[in-house]
Amino acid sequence: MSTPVQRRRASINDVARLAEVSVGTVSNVLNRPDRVSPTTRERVVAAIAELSFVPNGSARQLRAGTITTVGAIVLDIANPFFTDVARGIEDRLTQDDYTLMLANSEEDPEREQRYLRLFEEHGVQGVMVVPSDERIDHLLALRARGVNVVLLDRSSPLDDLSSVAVDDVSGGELAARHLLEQGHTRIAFLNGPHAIRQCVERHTGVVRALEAAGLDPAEALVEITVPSLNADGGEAGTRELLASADHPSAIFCVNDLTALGALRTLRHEGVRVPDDVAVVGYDDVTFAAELGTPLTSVRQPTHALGFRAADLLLAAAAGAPAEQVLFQPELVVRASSTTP
Amino acid sequence: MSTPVQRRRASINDVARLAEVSVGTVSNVLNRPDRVSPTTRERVVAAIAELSFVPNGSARQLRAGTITTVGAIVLDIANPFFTDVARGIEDRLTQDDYTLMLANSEEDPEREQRYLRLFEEHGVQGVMVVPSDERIDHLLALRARGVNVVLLDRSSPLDDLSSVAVDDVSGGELAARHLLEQGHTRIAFLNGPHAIRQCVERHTGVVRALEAAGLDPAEALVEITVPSLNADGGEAGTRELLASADHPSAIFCVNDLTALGALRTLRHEGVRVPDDVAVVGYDDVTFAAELGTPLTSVRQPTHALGFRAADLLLAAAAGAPAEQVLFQPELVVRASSTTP
DNA sequence: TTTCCATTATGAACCGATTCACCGACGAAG
DNA sequence: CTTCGTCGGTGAATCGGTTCATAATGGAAA
Repeated sequence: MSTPVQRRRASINDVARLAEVSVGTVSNVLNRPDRVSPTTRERVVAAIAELSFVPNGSARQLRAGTITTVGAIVLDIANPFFTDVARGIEDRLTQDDYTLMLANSEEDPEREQRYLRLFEEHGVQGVMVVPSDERIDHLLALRARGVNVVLLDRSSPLDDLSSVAVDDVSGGELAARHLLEQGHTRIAFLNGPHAIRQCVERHTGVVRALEAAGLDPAEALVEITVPSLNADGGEAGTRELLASADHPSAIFCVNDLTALGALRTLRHEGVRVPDDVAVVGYDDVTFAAELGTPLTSVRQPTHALGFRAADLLLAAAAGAPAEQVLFQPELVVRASSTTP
Repeated sequence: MSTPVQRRRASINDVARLAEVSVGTVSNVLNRPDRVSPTTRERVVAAIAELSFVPNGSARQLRAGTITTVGAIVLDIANPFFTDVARGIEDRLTQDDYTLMLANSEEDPEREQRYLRLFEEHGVQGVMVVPSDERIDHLLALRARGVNVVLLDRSSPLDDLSSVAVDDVSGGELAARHLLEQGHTRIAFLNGPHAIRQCVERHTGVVRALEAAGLDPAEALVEITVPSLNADGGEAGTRELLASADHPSAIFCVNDLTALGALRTLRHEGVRVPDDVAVVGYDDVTFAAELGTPLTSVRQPTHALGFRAADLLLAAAAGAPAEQVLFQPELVVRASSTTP
């Protein structure tokens, strides 16, 4: 029924022998078919089919050096924000017939390193990375070794290192200002660890909004660090918050998955949204508008983020200078935060 | 500020020269450190650091053959179902220090082929694939060439080909039977193209439930093929459905993203759920319970699916025989389908 | 008929690692 | 004093492609 497993993969030598030509000719059929006469070409093509020969990528790359694969490392592949970014990347790469290897660091610097090394060993053209902590030395070292690097969702501190990011300070500010305008005077912020730059910057934005309103952040801001940037983290954070009798009347969540967990927990605990507590999320994922209480959220141009990053990477490969792109987020107001 | 780009990546020869040893010794330091005297080892390690040498993976693999990377191809990386599966895969692979390359076929057989070829050229240990259409010949051929293959979310027709799947016939039946029990006598099925096996099988399940209830599927079932298996597809399908005056009072959606689009459209059109129309989804993604109208859905053991698939792949690499695993889905009833 | 050029094919060198047969030195045993 | 085993290290062969200098062939031009 099924074909037996071959003893050994067919090599270009086997093809050459079967087609009774030299290995050079087989290679030419593969890479420069026009330099081979039609009759020989046919013989070689037949032999290739006969042996179901697939060229060994390692050997090819070892000799030729070039490759059309790039890598991307994101913090959490289960987060719609990152998958949308990945789609943007793929859409750009497809135009140039590049392929993407996607990896997931789970916010773990060690995993990030491991994948970077894997990519480098496989000789990728370049990598797009959402750094999982503050440090980017290893990325600079990587680049020094000839691998193109583009920072993803994180602005570059260096002029000659490309980056594509969204203004997270502004995003945090938009969210907090909105809550203040709704009459809230104290805000809870379910944030991720400060090792992650985005979290720090959104925090900065929140503080800025509070100060602009004449409030003292030490008083008006309750920051809770969630154990993970997803629904379970949001649930844990919200429980911690509700444990305190004197909790704020507004919650700003570092992303929509966290907000999802918050909404779930509030509902279970009988806290009404937005009547008792207002909630604002971040990312404006697909389902944000369809929730029991439609979620106010900070929208980011996810697809464009990925698309542009891939763009910069391909440009860098072609010798173009580095560039720092910064997109602006926008607030989408829905029921979860508006006073009834 | 930043280190300049090196002319050329350092090779094992450069290291050997700098450390004044032979290349064989450097290789030993890398792979069998105990066979090298401490003093020489130190010299070599210093040289490696000095040149920031990273071994060329292509060369290594070309010579050594072995590799600890596997590939996975899913239909849509933006679908939470597949990202959960991917997490399951990663969790299993991490145990054995394998790494995952993830790719996205977008239900396009050509893209699937492209990634399979990429994986094969890079000499992966094996691949896990959610086939994007009915045919699996190319996967059998791939396996015949020595690449381990595990079918993902699709049961194998061959005894000696591993697969991990969920019983989709049963899932479709569960959903349809539930709707019939709620008193509906005609059901709309927003399904994907029949090229995708899961869609065919869920359809079979629906038909089976209808027949068991003594209904004629030709009468009681209105199947609409959505243009894409996501929220936009669900919206399009629902609009098509509403265009007919005499539409069924129940909609079964082939996945939760489609259901999300359906709920959105029904709301926009002023159709009440479940009062006017009942809706059932498939996958039970995280947000299903939190929607405006909590969504009844067929739950699948996503994480286990991926975990087990990776398990079988690693087992196959170790010489274990093929195995077909079939999980059973379960229906989670919520407000979107229960008569008020 | 000879010369010359274009076309097509050849085969060896090379990419950068791993692996293994072999060698030199040194200490222990006979 | 020889013999032998061990340890540490060497360097050439090898993996499977690409590339390029070179050769063979044949037809057109002189």
